[in-house]
Amino acid sequence: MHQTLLAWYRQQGRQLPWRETRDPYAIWISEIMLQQTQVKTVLPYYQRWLQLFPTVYDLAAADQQTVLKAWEGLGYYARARNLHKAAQVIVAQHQGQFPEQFEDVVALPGIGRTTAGGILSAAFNQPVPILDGNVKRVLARLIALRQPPSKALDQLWQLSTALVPPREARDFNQALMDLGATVCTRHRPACLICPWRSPCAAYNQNVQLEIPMTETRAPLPHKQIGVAVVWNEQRQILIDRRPQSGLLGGLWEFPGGKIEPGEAVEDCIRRELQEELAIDVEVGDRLITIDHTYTHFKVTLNVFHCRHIGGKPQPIECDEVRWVAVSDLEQFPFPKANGQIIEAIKEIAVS
DNA sequence: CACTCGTGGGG
DNA sequence: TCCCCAAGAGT
Repeated sequence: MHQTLLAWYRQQGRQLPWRETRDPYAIWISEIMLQQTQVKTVLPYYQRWLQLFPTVYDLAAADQQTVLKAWEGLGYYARARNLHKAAQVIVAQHQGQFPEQFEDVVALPGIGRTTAGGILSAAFNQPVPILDGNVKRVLARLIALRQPPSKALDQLWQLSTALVPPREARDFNQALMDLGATVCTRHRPACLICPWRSPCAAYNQNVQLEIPMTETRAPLPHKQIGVAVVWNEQRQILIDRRPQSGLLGGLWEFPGGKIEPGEAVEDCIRRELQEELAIDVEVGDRLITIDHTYTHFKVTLNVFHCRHIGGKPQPIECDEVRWVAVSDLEQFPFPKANGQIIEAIKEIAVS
């Protein structure tokens, strides 16, 4: 089993920048970026990150806003916050050396069982198993698993553990992920060129398209949001920094909130800015309307120009509030949906 | 342990 | 247009 896969990997495996190094720091960064994120998306972020933060010391010493700015657009921002925290732990508790004991690695924020296995096998060739989305699919098909992988995690972990070869774990784990990413794909798996076609139970029973089984999810709720681009007399705009925990934690945004049933957008904006920032505004023209989908809900951002009438902005439901010039907006990390607002503001500003 | 947490791409 | 999914972890 191993040798078949390893032989395939040596010929067909992907060449990826984090496979050119054995620096556990660089491999760690790649593993975190690759959580729930495709290789193509990660590549430019990975290169820029290592330019900005070449070592764990650079990362530990950076301020969080710089870290979040480097992560801007990648999503799941807790990954960046945890990466930053973990770097500080490695400097303070491990003398700047990435730990090599599994228990020490999984103890770092943002690193679970799969990521720990990925790092330790890739960086140190330790025979530890992994179980990411690719491996779940490959192994589920290998044994023709008749239930969703989430219901059989123990069994899949045992199988992954049993398969890792003692002396070639690095290549084997990478090969397993490549197989899932390029051959044993969700749609149109290329079974005819698969090195594991012969032992694959799903292929032999011709059920590879039905495995892994998926559980259905409820339809996403849709929220209407009122958003304010508040201008003051100096042609500055008001932005606020979201709390550390929760959605988009630590990122900046344009203030606003959920429109209550039957409420007009203008009323929502005036109410939210009073509740969250204790300021009075006059709501003007609509700037832009943005539809955006998050993992668990959809939003429509109804963005309106506003004029600041009175009250010094207070950080009541956020961590910080600032007035900033249009030209300075790009220095702050914003969520993707807010990026469209910034573009719209710039178009107004030049005209 | 079910839920939360982004974004881009494919069918 | 809409659903599903992609190198998961934290709570």
